[in-house]
Amino acid sequence: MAYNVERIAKVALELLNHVGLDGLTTRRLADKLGVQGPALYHHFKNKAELLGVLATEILRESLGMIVDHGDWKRWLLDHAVTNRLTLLRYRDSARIVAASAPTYAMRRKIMPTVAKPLLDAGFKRNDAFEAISLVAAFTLGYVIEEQNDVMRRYISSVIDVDRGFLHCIEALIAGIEVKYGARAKPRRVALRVVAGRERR
Amino acid sequence: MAYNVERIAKVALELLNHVGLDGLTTRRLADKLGVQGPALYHHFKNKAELLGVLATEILRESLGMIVDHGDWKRWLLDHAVTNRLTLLRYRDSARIVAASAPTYAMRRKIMPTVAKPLLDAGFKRNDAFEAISLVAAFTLGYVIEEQNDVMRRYISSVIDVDRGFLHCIEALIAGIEVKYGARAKPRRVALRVVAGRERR
DNA sequence: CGGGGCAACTTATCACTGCTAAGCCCTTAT
DNA sequence: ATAAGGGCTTAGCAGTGATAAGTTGCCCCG
Repeated sequence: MAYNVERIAKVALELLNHVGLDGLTTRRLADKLGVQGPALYHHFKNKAELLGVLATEILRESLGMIVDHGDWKRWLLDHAVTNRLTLLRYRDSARIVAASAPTYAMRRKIMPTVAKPLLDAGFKRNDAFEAISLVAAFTLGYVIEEQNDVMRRYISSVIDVDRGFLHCIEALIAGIEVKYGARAKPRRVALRVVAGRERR
Repeated sequence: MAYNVERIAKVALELLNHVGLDGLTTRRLADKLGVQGPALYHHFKNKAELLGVLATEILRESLGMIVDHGDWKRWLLDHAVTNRLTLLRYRDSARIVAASAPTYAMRRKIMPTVAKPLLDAGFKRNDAFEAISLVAAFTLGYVIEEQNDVMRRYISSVIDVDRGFLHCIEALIAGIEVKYGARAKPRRVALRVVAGRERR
């Protein structure tokens, strides 16, 4: 019944939202798949590998959703916001992503694709890499704390949290502009002036 | 033999560095304390509480180490760097801190003390809070990835990782200056000029 | 057409985990 | 002297991830 890895991952993510990471046991997942526990081990080497798949699945979701409008600041903002919202869709997702070892390796791999808007804006390879890592690390850390204490959801309104996140990201992007943006020389430029004006 | 919570936490942290978070079982810890497993439950309600104590213990270590020279940028930098270094002293520390629920509550509690340098520099309460959260969340996220894939330690040299972190923090602080620093009006000022010049 | 082979699954079982229940011992206070 | 209680022990449970060995059903190839 558990046709393939994709389907298993999908069901696992559903289950995750019901029972949380600590409740996500192999047996329960097998149950929901209409299958006996050990059957899962024909698809995954161990549970860590399963969680790894969940992590990449979660991250993948947010990847295709961001459009490049030619404005790297806007793009970076969208990137962070989308990332956070996707993470928030799944319970304990940040902890899962955090515990999945290949995160860094994967990120390095897909970096050329994901960093394109920054490279197009004239960022040097390494600067673009650092900038994206910066945003990613912050988002992960932020969402981890956000998902951790459930209290927070009841204490302060959601909007406040959202605004707090936005403020931070804005500060972060401003910093990136100051630190790296100065060195950036736009490639396909019709208006080199704009870049100059933006630097203030 | 397990005199008090403090001592237990200390031994637990030692053990942690030997066996990692996944290897840190109650029995192994009891063993190292010269005690039978269930004895621990006279000191802790459950394992989560134990890990919570470890988390605050780790964080506490880095708290007293930063000196306020009257320069909020320097202070914020030190804060981040020290935080990271302390975390790196213990295996899987970031994951432990990440999983310890009361992080946010605690942080809110000690905020007035910890944010003093920023407040003295003229930051508004909420801005200071956001700025520190920003730095903290980023540091946590960064160290999590750093501690995760062990590969990284062998692939790239430590110095590169250190530099990467520094770059990010610098960008971050620059962003904070642009976004919040402008609104900051130093209290005990001998040289309002400096603040003005720095804003450029 | 028939049988090898393989993938997907089952059953049985393992070592180990966090944790509880009940009882023992030694120190201290009354 | 005795009651009380903190700190521990022994015994044991339910649940976990994981392995080994066997069963089933399907497809491919002779």
